[in-house]
Amino acid sequence: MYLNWGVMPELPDVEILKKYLDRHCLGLKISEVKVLERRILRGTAEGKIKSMLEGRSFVKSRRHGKHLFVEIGNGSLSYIDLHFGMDGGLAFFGKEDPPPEYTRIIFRFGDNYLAYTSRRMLGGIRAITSPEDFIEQKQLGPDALSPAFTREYFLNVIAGKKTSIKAALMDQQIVAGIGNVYSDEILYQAGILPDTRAGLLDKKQSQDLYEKIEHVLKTAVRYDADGESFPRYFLLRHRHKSGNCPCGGKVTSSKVAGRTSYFCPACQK
DNA sequence: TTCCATGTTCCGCA
DNA sequence: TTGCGGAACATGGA
Repeated sequence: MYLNWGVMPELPDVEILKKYLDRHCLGLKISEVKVLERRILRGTAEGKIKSMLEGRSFVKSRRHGKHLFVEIGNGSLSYIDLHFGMDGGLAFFGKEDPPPEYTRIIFRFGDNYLAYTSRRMLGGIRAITSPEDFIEQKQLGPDALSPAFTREYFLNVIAGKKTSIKAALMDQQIVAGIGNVYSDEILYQAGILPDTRAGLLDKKQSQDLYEKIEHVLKTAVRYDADGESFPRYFLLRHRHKSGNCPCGGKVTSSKVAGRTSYFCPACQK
């Protein structure tokens, strides 16, 4: 029994949700799918999800950016795509426990069940036939922690970009998995202000930024995406109004790329 | 009461 | 045509 919702579903968080789903649910026979909120199905018919899943099991899962694809063992290959929006999560329970608040879908495995929760319902679940086709159709860029996200690719794609580097990092078509919180963290670790024009970064800055993407995301995964336990040198520990940077300066916020961004004017140039 | 929130998508403008 | 910024989406907490 473990409750996991209200997280920040960017790459590290979804990676933790993947491990959670793998640990608790793989191989269990799905006895029933209960749809409490139909809008969360994003165009997939309720009957289709039920017939696709009931009597089958989750065979394995694969994460790409903020998406979690779960393969269904039913002879022919089929998958469900889980997206967690801004506040989605998963919670696995024994049968005597009531589902948590904002549960939208329940996957029942005999006595136990997995709840998909989402308060604002900005995420969704849908049936897909192939993760590759889905990624292509959505034009998602390479996953930020996959081998496909090479330094050459990154330097190439941000060169000449007129948009802010923050917007570029959050652009899922450039690189999949980074959102508002982790883009702030990565830029802080790289010492770059979020509203810097992407194309104006010099080679050294761009290379350093590339390294920090991997460092920040991997570190976050290592700490189970639990911000409270992150190292002190992470901005995330001080990412709020009246927060103080480890350098002693004030953490500042402003709107960049339409989102509230936190940074340290002393450490980031 | 008003504002704001960690994501994505669509619309209008340059 | 393409790329960009901003609004909209849905809901609830501060």
